[in-house]
Amino acid sequence: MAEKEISQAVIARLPRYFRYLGDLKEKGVERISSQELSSIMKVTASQIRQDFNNFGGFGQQGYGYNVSYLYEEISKILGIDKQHSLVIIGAGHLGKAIAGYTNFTRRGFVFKGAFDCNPDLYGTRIRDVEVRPIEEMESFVKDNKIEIAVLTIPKDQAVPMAHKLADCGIKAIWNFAHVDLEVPDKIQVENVHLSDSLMKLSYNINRYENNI
Amino acid sequence: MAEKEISQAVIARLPRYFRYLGDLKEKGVERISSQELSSIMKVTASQIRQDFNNFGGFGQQGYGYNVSYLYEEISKILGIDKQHSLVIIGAGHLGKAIAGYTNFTRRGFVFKGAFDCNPDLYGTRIRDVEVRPIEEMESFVKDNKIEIAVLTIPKDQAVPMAHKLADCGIKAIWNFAHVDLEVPDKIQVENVHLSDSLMKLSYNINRYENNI
DNA sequence: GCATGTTTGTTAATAATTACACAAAAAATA
DNA sequence: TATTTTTTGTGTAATTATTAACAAACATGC
Repeated sequence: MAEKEISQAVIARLPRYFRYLGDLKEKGVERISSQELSSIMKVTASQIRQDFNNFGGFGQQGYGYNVSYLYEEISKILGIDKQHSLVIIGAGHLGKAIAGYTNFTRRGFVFKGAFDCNPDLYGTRIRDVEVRPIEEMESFVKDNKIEIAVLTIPKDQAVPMAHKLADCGIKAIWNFAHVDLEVPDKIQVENVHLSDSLMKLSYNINRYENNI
Repeated sequence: MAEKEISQAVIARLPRYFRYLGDLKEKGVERISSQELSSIMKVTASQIRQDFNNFGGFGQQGYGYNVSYLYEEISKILGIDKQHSLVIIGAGHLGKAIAGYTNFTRRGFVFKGAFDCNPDLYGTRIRDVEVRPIEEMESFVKDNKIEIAVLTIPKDQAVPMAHKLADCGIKAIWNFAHVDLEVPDKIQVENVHLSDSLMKLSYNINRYENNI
């Protein structure tokens, strides 16, 4: 029954569709054609139809797509119709920024714990969650069956921490450290390498200036 | 003299090469073959050679690549051999996290100013930079010929702010707001949509669980 | 209820990306 | 110095991704 694998390029586009559909829904738009969505999102209508068709037909000929329905279906595909528990490892500014981002809560990501190795932070609170010593992480993750760990710690600490996380049954790591983690295949890793992103921007500044 | 355009897929890989080469350099490795680098980085040797060849030959048959030389060349390609001035718009946790990341300084990104609309923050300092009222942003950017603006503000404020930035001659926007900006082509935009990234992670958790 | 227009789902064509393969060049070795 | 080994640069093949095209399905209006 092996479903055909859907490329990560398609998956990477889904959150953007989801965002635009959410906006349309909020504006009270009931239906939309791939053509209209295409002109709003600046992608081809063909790509939109192909992308949605990877998951079965969500639209109807002569009508288009029902905004609410499509929105719900994409949320199911992305798995954000269910709740995901999450801990933040590294309670610095970046950790705090992420923990404090209330929109994640709205998408079902429930912030359950925060850990740091700096004793000054123990007992301080991020939203309504207490920062705990990093030593308590493993038992906490096991006891509370935490699914996602957000790694906002320096890169030299990130690699051993990823191994610890793997050992206590984490399902996924959202990695902000500037290093590639090596973990078993069953653990999903999503990297946010901010410096890579900034370097790409730098390249494009250069390119534009040299092409004038 | 139109140079052939290099695909963004290639550019997106350069920072990762740069990171690994930096590590090798630090370890005192002098030379490396595409084959060796391939096994460290888990990409094909062919792709490595193709990528580097987009910019001319950096290696030598029978020898491989000189680590230091290649490192320098990539830094030139990425434009991080020069300094780039940068302001942060939105002095919340995310803004502070980015401003405080000293590695950026090492790569030539010089943090020159921070702006916010919250009067409580005026005069407070992020590293050695004072947070100023957002009203002062336009003159500051013009007077100091700032190249890059980091947008760490809510999405409803991001769109008008991008227009203001465009008007005062910014070259690039590093956008952390969950919205797509519309600015003239001459302004380079690099998006970091954290919620998109988290949704992708959520999809992959789901996918793994349904495929067991 | 029929004709007309719209829009999807899907197949085909094109474009882009990645991997393969090997000659040519240099290094290492004998 | 001659020979063997290594390894790049690059042309070509294979794969993947994107765009175009169109028949089938439905909605709309008369």
